[in-house]
Amino acid sequence: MEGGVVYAGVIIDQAHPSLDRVFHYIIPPELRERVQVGMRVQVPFGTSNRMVEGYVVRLDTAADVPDDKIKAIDSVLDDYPVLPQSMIPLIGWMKEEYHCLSIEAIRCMIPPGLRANVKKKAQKLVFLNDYGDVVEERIDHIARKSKYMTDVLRLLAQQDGIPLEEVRAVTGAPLSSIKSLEKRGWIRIEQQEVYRNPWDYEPDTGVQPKALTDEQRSAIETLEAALIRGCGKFLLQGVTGSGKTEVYIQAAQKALALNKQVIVLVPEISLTPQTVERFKSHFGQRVAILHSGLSLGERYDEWRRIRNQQVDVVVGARSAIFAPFERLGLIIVDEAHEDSYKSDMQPRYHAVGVARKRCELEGAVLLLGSATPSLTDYYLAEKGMYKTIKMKHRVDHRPLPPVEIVDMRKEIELGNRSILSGALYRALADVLQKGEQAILLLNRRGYAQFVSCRSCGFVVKCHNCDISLTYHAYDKTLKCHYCGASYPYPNVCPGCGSKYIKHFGIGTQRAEEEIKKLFPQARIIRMDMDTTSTKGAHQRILRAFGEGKYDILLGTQMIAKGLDFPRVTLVGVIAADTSLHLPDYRSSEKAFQLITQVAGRAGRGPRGGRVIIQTYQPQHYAIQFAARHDYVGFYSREIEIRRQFLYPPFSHIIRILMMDEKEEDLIRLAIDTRDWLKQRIDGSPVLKQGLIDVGAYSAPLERINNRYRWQVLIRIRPDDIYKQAYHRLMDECLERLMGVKETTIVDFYPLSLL
DNA sequence: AGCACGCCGACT
DNA sequence: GTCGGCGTGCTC
Repeated sequence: MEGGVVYAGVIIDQAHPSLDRVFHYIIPPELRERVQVGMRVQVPFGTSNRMVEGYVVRLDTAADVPDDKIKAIDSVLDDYPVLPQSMIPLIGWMKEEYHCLSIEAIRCMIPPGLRANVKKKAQKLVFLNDYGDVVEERIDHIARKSKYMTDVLRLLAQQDGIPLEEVRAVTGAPLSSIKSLEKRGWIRIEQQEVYRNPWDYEPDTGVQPKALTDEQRSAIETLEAALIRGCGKFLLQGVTGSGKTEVYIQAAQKALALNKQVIVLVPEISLTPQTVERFKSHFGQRVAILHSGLSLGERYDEWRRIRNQQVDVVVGARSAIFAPFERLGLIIVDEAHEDSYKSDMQPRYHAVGVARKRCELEGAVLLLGSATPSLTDYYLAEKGMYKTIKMKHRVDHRPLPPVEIVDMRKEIELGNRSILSGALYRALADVLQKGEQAILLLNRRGYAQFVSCRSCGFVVKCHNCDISLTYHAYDKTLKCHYCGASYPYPNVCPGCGSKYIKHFGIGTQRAEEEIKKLFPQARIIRMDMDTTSTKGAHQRILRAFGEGKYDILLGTQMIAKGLDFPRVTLVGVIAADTSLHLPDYRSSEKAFQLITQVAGRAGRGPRGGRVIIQTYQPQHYAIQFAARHDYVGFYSREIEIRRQFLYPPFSHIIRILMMDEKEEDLIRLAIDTRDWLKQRIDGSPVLKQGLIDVGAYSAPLERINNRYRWQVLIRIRPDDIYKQAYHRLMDECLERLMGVKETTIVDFYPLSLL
């Protein structure tokens, strides 16, 4: 530590707006050598000097408050900084960008296990000190006196070196018995740092380097040059099947060769097992996998391996962006357009935004990969914020599959009331006959089965949420999609008493039944919320399908992502337009992405493939461009619409979502807030200049879990000056709303306005 | 978020 | 005259 530095600036580990600032503490002389920025400390806080945890974010030679107010750090909690130096500036940036508290940003960066006192899984292992007959003698010696001690010895005689907790759990022995054995010198309890290994690393199988396409080679060269320079932001737009994963892996290898570290973000580990698998087999022990299935302890172990710089590659979902690397060289975001990179909890950060900032701060290269980049990212690339790398061809020169659009209105005219059009039926029959495989996508969103009365048109809705209930065939119940409530199937219409009440629409279950009826010989596996609720179900289903145990994979959007099954020659989209109707400015973009992505699952093997899209709006541009695999065409059309109606990226939306059980109160509050905002905006030239419009509306999903939902939407011009000004306004606005019973969520980058 | 201080009602 | 309600305000 520098001479003269005696003050530490500390962020207190208590999430409250009024504590969201740096508190200065004196570093007592005996700690001067130890305290470093990024460390966790224990400090006295408040009038009663109760001990709280805090994080040292700066070291100073002077403090901004009089010395007599300043207390001393009590103790240092770790022997190394839990936050790398390089990530300290990220705290302030997140606070500003996502309007969160500093401590909330810090909590993103450390594993929950650290705070929750899931102390270092410095596991306590119990060992025998002597073996063989001696143990038997001792057991005999105490057998009559102490049942517990005998049991413990017997257990250890069978297997030595068992975790203390396990010994206690198995034998039921109290700690005192075990301690007593230790006192007698018969056993010993050792602290051992055990890394639980959540992924049992298979040895590096030495995957033979594949022959690269010209496009891949040139992409890797570009990236390598950037890695050497230590900066650069790239948008890798590669059609489905162009071999983006290979580029990721090779680029990562280049980074490693430069002694730099790599973060790889994937949308959802369980949905992209194949990508993860490839990283694992390439980087073996040097890779850490972070996924939601890890226990608190396992997560902590992996974090510690990373923090100790024992790994060089981290593959994980959103939160892996905070991996505590010190030599970060490259961040890869796979399927960068996915919404799952946006956190739905406080702080509502976007992992791609954080990635961009980390790269700037730490001299790393950013690589966003997607076949269908988000409109905003592509727009930024056009403006020069990203360098675009295009990969237009599939590996092995396989063509993109031809896409056929089927007009379902005509099918109905022809008297076909089945969920399969004639074309899709014939194609499926063909696939089955040839022994190939098919993927069928049923976009369930907004299309789940609802129950309605044929006499009066009454639709059965959830009592809590005002949302149509979904029929579940397997237990004959009605369930609410949003709050999970379950209702019995009504025999008569609650509205008019008629018994002509029935479920309509198609869920995956009904679709499965119907297809089974049409193709009794087909082996169908379903993948949706119901069949993937258990742990590891995703992988089981995908592996079984990949091994050819099934002919047809039928599922919801979760099957659209990076799957690579060479034997799939047919992809069918049963209802392409269901998401087009959602009252959201991004519904076209989402529909285009979904169709393009799922279409890309076809024809990845030598047998080629085809895609059939069923729709009620065959003329819709999102569907038309998706059918032609024409991203740029779609982009040009959609970006003009955004420009015309001033939607992002031509505006910045701030969403204030309010929820309350009492509707009148809520409406009053929303309108009151809007009026207050209007008044404040009128009084300030900057705010006024930046404003596009502000309004209070009932949210499209009007009620969830018995709480009504209203939102105040502010649209402003997308310049930083205005953004900053409006952030300050939101500070005030939130302060004003404090203490009001209603729940309010402020989102500065809402991806959806539902 | 906690915790103390502080100023009003029903109890020993 | 004291115990205790939770409103207000501060925390290096």
